[in-house]
Amino acid sequence: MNNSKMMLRHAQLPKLLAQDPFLTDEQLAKTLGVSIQTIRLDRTRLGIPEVRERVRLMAESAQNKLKAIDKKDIIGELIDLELGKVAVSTLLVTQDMVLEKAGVLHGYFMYAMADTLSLALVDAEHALTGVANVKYKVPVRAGSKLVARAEVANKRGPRYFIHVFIRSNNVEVFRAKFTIVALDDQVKELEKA
Amino acid sequence: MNNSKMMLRHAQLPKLLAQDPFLTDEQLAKTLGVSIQTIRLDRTRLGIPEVRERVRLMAESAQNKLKAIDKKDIIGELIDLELGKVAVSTLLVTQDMVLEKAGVLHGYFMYAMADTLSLALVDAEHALTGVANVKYKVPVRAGSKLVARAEVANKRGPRYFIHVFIRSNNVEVFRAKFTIVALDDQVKELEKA
DNA sequence: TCAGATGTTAAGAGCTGGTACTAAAATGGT
DNA sequence: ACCATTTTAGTACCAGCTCTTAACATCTGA
Repeated sequence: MNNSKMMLRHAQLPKLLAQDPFLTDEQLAKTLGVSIQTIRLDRTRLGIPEVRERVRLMAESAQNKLKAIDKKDIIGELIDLELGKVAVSTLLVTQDMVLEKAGVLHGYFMYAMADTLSLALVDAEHALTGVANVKYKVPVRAGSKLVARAEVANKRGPRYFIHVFIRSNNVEVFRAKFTIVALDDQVKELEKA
Repeated sequence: MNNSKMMLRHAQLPKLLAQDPFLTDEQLAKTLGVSIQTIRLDRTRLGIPEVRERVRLMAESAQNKLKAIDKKDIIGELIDLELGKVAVSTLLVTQDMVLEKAGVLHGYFMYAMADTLSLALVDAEHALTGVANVKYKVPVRAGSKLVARAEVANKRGPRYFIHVFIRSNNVEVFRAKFTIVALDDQVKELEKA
């Protein structure tokens, strides 16, 4: 018995928990047809934490992830920034960013990466995206490491014209032009307009 | 004592938990200088669930949120869809979608709404965004209800030219043109290209 | 001023979902 | 047939609760 049954369980357990991380040892024991103690042994052998720990970790990471996506900053990691001139960020494409059907990175992640990088580039308290021109050149798959480079091409008054290029393995996969409007103290005017 | 102290606590408790939802009754009791029992009473009075429940809810909603953002579907709610012709979706702008500084909806939410709606519109197994032209017309604040309408303007071979308009209170706040490429069975060809 | 309402704290039993440990059975390979 | 591994059972213990009962403390209105 040592091999087949146990190895099967050790393959199934992670799958079950991937489907539903909220399963208790008791529920797992029932569905796998073994005792609770066996499940506990399996968990320690596989380094899988208890339910409450799993849920806590999900809640924590989710909190961070959502913050990263929603709230303020850069999608990706800001590597270099010269305000008003050039900015560089990177992003590792994970499984949960790709379209289920095609296995290809969802376009708006690249858009968001480029958009937030452009906003970071603008040397102003507040800034908003005005216009964007986007071209997707090559589909990107999970595991790719993207490098985005944004440059201020021109500036007229509060308007910044920014070019962004995203590369994967030195191949250009995306390019965009943004017009970003800086709102220093004229915030209210422009927002009303 | 019934008013001032209790009301103060009842104001502070939710704030503390908003800052850190992982606090136990014991920790709350210490920081508020009352007994654990008082905290428990306060929680029931305010309808606040216990730590483990709070964490579980966070983990669940986060799972859903991330699914909604990451995975497949529409950003917003799909209201109407005539494949290859026209599609309509709505999105309620919540606090956690706005830029912290300006209180204005982050541009890429509208982009993502428009992009995913366009993809839904295309009558094909697989589809990818090729080109996008985007214009942000009016800043949007939390609480607004957005309505996006996407129309196929033209179609040449596998290429769909789609116009998207987003309105808030019947005011156009965003417009975009997308070129979506449908990948029926030529998926591999195009991805290699 | 004092009875009754409201708020606070304490104590005890019970629950869930575990950990950690020990020891007895079941099973498998050789 | 034997021995190592695996499985199961049982016990003691823990955190972080719920629910109930009860003793006080404090405030408020008549």
